Amino acid sequence: MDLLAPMRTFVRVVETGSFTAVAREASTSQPTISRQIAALEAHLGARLLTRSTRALTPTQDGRAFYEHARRALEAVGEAENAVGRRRGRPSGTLKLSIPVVFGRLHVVPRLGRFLARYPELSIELAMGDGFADLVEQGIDLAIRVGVVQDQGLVARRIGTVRRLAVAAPSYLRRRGAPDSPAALASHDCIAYTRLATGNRWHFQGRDGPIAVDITGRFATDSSEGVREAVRVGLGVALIPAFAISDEVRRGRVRVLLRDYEPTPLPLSLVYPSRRLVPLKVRAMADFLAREFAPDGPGKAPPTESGG
Amino acid sequence: MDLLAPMRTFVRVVETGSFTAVAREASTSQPTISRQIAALEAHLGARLLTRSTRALTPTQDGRAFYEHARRALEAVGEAENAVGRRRGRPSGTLKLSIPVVFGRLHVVPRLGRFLARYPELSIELAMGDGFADLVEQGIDLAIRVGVVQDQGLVARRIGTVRRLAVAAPSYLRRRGAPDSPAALASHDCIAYTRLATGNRWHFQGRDGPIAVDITGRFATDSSEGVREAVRVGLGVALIPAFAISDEVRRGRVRVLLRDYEPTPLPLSLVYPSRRLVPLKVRAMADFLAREFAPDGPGKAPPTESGG
DNA sequence: TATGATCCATACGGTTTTCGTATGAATGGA
DNA sequence: TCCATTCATACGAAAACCGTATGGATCATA
Repeated sequence: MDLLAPMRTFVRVVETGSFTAVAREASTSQPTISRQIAALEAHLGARLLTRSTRALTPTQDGRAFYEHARRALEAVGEAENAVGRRRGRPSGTLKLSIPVVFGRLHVVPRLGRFLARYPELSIELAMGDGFADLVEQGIDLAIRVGVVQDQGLVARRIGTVRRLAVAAPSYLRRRGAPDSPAALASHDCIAYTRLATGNRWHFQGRDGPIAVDITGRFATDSSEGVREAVRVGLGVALIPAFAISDEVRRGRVRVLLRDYEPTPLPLSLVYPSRRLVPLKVRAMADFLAREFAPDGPGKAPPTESGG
Repeated sequence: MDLLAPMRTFVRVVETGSFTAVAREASTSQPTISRQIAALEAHLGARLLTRSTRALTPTQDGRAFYEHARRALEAVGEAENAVGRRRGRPSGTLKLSIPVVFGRLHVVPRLGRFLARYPELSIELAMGDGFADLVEQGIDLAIRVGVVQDQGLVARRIGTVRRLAVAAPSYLRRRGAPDSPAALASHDCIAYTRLATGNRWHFQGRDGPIAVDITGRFATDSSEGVREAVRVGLGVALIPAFAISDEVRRGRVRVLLRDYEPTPLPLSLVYPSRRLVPLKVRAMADFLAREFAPDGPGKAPPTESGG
């Protein structure tokens, strides 16, 4: 029997919660949907949906099958897109995860162009800075700032993020400004806990690299949290230039240690490793790599060529 | 239209090179096969096969589609196996990669039991010691000795491999036996180039770990090569106990430095990371983990619990 | 509580599709 | 040169499919 049509139908039924709605969507009759689901259940030997007239709920089997079916349908779509008249025309839904601040400032504004170029592709956007659970959440592609250490993921470096050591005027009035990285040891430093480097800050001085073990009484796993903490004068922090330059321009925070450049962070594309990378992932990865290339199409590229 | 049947048919056609053969195999008529392929080509808008009456050759598109189709069919199969009457019954073909020596001695003898337990599953066995290209080769699951460092792969430790420092009597007559790891520096040491540790050998002595930088004039990426080199007296080597104990028992090689245990190597299962690990991979992984567990069903487990 | 609306399952008849047999064209080997 | 084999196509029968109509059940609302 044909499995694809019932599988497609089932996926939509789970997502809409209604046979009738799916029938309308597919320009067919409700009994057709009903029959497809029934045939699917008979074929699998399992009840997939709990019918209660007013509400359709997937059973435990139904939820499991839904996940597998989505995956299988995507694989079939990839096969169709691999050759012939649909070659190179990515379709389906791309689940993209981007850092909160960087994403808002630099990625989201560019997505319109991407969507226009690939009309058969949709984007489901997840914003977050964490490395964990990309696979678990079914993320197809992620942008991450910092060293990628996850096993099971492939990283492709697309640029470098400059950082600045910054503090608010109120903090500097109270505690003075450090005149060297070493002086940070006696300052309140705000740690961003997502970076592997943790409580050690690295700088490039004129005479080579400098590492400082910092201390402080405030740490957070949110990049926006770091910025807010700096703004209200909680301490000194290293913040990507793109995320803080506005505040600097307005005089709300000051740049410190101008002779010492904090070690730049890599900007990477991260995706689950597969033998056949889905077309849609490749399309988005290439798009982003080109957008953020040093001489790419972006007017004000936030990154600099890798170093 | 139904795509699955044509895709299945196409895969078999590529593999057998004949419409007629596939028709017999599927208990149907040759025109049915012919029509399915034609419909598939029409749907994709690409010619998949070059027909020359006596020989069917996949076109470039055909080869590409074949790869994608196999993947998609496997995903569909996984969906079917996830629920209902076929739940937990892995099917299809599992591509397994195992180390040459370890595999021959300890894995292959156990596969019969595995195949008996899962009658709908076939195994395609690749023997090799390298970490590279597991994804490229389409390996579903690999056993590896040593530290797994590949990005894009998930490693699951299932045991530990003891090693012995060994040399042939002929070599020992010529060069004497080292009385401590440090003495190895002035011996001909045979390096196994696949280990990340390279030219540094690690031992556990009574007073803690010892590391020795070794030198030598023979290195190889083949574990059998190391063993042969030892046998013919080329030098001293660290060899897994399971691979050399026979030779030791027959007196063909001698164990050195009995007071210093070479640091054991991890024995790991390695597979590409995915959200939904295929049932067949899970089945094999669990089987192997149980077989090689310290108190597992194997009569003479070659491994010891992790340390 | 009663009524109406909505939703899913099932029966039925007509249409479409599918499939196997028979046949033709082409190629490679004897 | 002839024969055997292979894939493509035509045709008629059989099967599958689909939409309409209908029934049973539940929830919202009066």
